Amino acid sequence: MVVRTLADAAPDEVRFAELGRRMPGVSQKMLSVTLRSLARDGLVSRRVEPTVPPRVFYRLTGLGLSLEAALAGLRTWAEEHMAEIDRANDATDRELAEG
Amino acid sequence: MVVRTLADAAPDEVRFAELGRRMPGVSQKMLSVTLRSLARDGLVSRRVEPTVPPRVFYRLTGLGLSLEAALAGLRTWAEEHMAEIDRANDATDRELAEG
DNA sequence: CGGCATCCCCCACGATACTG
DNA sequence: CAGTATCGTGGGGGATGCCG
Repeated sequence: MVVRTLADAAPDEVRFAELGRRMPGVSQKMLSVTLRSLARDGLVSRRVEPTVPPRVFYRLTGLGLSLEAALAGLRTWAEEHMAEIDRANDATDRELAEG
Repeated sequence: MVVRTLADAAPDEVRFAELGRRMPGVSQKMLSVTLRSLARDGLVSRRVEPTVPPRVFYRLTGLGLSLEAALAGLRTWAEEHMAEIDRANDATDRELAEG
């Protein structure tokens, strides 16, 4: 049985610490700063649950979802061509080593 | 009558200074550095005409053209939503001013 | 003309410590 | 837990000068 209370997160909401876990190498400070600027730009929304300790949930807004969609195309391009770019880089390395 | 010699640029080739003119605010140094990294990644090709003074032509490779296409979607998103983002920013400004 | 080399400044970011 | 505050630094990038 699934129980949902007022304290539960919506399926598309993510808490601060969970975001940090999902992005290894991103410092707490940069996560905080970046989330603030994203919220300021209306790309993410922030919901604070007034408990002790507080829980904060982030989610993409409609605008944020539309950017995610636009970014998907670029991500696909990167995945398809990363190897080719690496080869070009390696070729340059070899030329510099020889010449 | 149109005359084409060996010294002419192909239609899709652009010279260094012309690129600079097309990108106001981009310093000569950053243009040079960026072109080098793009060439290294195989996104642009570089053709030097051995005259005095030399003329250097840049053009997008096939890979570069494919990235340009992938970027077009993102550019469209930006043009469509820039105003909305500015409004979100202004709204935040007003909230901070009020209190 | 089309750079590269040098100097220099600034700030983006990490590390650490503290707090409601 | 979810941040802010503070300090220190690496390197991104501008300005200038030189060169083939």
